[in-house]
Amino acid sequence: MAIRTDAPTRREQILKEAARLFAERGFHGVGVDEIGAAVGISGPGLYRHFAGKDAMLAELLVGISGRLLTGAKRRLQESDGTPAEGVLDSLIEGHIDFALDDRPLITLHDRELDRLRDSDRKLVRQLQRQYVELWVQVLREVYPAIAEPAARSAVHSVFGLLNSTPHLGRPGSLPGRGTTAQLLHRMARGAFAAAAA
Amino acid sequence: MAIRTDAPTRREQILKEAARLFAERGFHGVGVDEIGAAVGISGPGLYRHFAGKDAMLAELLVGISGRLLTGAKRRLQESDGTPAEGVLDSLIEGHIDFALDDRPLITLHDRELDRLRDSDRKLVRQLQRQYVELWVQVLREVYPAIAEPAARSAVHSVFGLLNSTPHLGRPGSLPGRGTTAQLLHRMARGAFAAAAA
DNA sequence: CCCATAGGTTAACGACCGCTAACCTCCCTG
DNA sequence: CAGGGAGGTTAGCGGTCGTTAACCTATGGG
Repeated sequence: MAIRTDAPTRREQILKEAARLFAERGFHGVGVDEIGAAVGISGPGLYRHFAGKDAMLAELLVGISGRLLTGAKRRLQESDGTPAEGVLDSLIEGHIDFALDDRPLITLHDRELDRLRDSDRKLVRQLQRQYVELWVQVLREVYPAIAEPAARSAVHSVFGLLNSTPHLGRPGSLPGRGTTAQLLHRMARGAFAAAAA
Repeated sequence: MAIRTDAPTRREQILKEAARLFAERGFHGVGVDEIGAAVGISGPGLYRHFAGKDAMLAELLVGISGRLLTGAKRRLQESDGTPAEGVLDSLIEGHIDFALDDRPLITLHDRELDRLRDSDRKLVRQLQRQYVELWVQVLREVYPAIAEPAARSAVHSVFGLLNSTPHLGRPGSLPGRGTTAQLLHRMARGAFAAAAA
């Protein structure tokens, strides 16, 4: 995994602050002036970098869905041939990393989807659906007994479990990132096992 | 449990429609005219029943938190003396009923809290905290091995799991309410058991 | 029978918000 | 060294939104 070391571009700064503000107060609850102020420029200056407020949200949501999906696909390829249990663990691990490191994006991901233009919303939904189906496939390899509708429901529910990170108190009050990650991982596996019983 | 048979008051109609609209498009994304139209009157007519748009949201959120808490307290009393496992099952059952029957409220519950006046927000947060602590207490009776911070995290995560109902497809496409409820129940128990391991 | 009250209506005000226009200032390049 | 693009600025327009004001109508009790 290639780690970025160069400074973030202004565009990236804006996206990061916009994500935080949207998550905190909702898309309609944040004005462009506030987003600008968060990166040290004033409202209309944003339009040198984005076509509009909608475009920021669209880029955020498409970016999240895309990164989740490509990350999962990569994990699936890398663990080709290994037992399905390990693949499922890898998927869970990837999702937890994301949920712990990009909480604002996780929040936006299932909250502001309906604020998108039709075409963008369709794209995001398609990426999300592919991501879910990929999990469903792996889950049914580990637990062949579980029917497909139940598997899909179980996957959505486990996403709800893993995406609960924003409710687990501020990043400082947690018992430590590693401990929390392990707890979430165990719970996800336990929930899946129980779903198959 | 006393079942209402009389017709809903206009006030209740308004609250129900407002909840649905707020859940669909966000608090700031819905205008008072739309809420009025949803109950057959026009925008400003709402002010005969509520002090303002904020007051509707406040009543919704305080109502949800309060009903969840009192319901849990009642279940705790009714099952006094019975084994802790049964109490936990009863709590889970109550929360699932709520998540399946009042999806818009579940959505609002963790999404629009920050749009409240300070005093209302404090009240809601206090009710929520009591509800969580009640679960933590019961959970630690069932699994004495689990430490308190981990128990609290586990409870929040299971709420995330149970509150995933809005993502499980429209009420028609589900395999049936009872089946879904049982699946969620099993998964919650499985997640808790794994958290304690 | 009268009239107060509950529950509506439309018009309009003031604030805010997304966005554009017009302009300015570096800095890099031919 | 000219000049042009990149990236800012402020002013302001047009639309929307929450709320209030003023007015209307039915209805039920003294």
